[in-house]
Amino acid sequence: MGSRDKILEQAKLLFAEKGFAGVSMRGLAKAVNMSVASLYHHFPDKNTLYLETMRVAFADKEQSFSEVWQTDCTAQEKLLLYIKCLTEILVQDRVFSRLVQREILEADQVRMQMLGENVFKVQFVHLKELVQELAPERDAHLGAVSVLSLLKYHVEMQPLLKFLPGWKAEHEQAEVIANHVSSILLHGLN
Amino acid sequence: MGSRDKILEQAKLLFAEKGFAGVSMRGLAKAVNMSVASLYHHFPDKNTLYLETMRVAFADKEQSFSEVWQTDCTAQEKLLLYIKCLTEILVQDRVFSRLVQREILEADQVRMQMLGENVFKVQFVHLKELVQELAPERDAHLGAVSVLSLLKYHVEMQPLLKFLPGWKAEHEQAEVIANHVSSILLHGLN
DNA sequence: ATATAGCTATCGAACGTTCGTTAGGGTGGT
DNA sequence: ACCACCCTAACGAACGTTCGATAGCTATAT
Repeated sequence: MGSRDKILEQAKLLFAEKGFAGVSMRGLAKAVNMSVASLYHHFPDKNTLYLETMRVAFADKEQSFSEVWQTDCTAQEKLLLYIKCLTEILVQDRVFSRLVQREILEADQVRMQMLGENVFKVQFVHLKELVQELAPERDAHLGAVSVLSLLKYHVEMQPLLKFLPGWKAEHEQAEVIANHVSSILLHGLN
Repeated sequence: MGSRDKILEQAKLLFAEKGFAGVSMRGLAKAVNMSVASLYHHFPDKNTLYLETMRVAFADKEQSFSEVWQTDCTAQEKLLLYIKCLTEILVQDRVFSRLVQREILEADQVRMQMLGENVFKVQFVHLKELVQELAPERDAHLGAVSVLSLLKYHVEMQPLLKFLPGWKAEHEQAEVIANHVSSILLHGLN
């Protein structure tokens, strides 16, 4: 793996952990065993490095879902498949999960638009079509957001949930979460 | 309003917007029209100021929900009431909403424990009892998280949702969100 | 009544450190 | 000879924090 890739890999880790302002070029340099000046050989400045880190991180995931949407099955089966797929990605790759979380919190208008168009748009449109088919009388937009909400939050809240009464280790397993969310979405709480 | 309160008020705004590392004591001093040294007269250091800011911000909200739990009505009515109440708070007070979002992302173990025990615990236990009553066969813990997920995420995702196809202004209204989430939780998508 | 002492709130200036960034010089392969 | 790559050393700016001084406000002593 080339130096550039090594830098991007560590940058992804650090930015996910501490955010843009919390990461210093010196800290990153130490993490990849290079001098600061070498970082600037590969990237013109910190901001560009950050954007490139995000671009690569999101591009990595871009195609994980295409097979889900291409599967030939009923809308309901497809929804359950998507839930399972996204849950697994979020639970397994916590660095990516935190990057998304951070970007939604901190991104400016331009980056948010990039995030929307390049990362979420395709999935979101597919999800809306699914909701439309499953529940024609419902607002598809709100429905699609609800699906994402349930998945993303069950994972993101985990650091906090540990300190709430009744927490069990199984609540962090992808399959448990996926099954629960699927059930809620199909039948509601009752 | 005393200087101390003015500092805490601005600190809340800035920390919500930029996070701990993104806020400088000089920037805060300028925002409250004081010298940096004056900040240090009221708070021993930046970290203490941050913790105190959080403590006050959360204490402000602590009792907004007590009346919901004390209302005398069926479990289902109480759930709908709670959904309406929390949605309104999240939509109306975006600064607070961002503070929670940030804290869940960035807090260390100690702060997370504080957040869990002093802020979420009471609500969470009530919510679990509600789920227990409404859906005895369901895992109450997962059920309670799902309620929080839907509410919090519909609000937090708004900056991103603007850039996704099919967005409408009404999707940001507290009542629309509350009704949608209530419906999903009671009946599922179908 | 007035002088003295102490306390609180504020300030400008400076401390040492870390920040992002750059200049300039050294390698090794082509 | 050139170019991609890496280094040490340094720049000015911004950072968190501290120092010593100055006002204003009691409260007590004379």
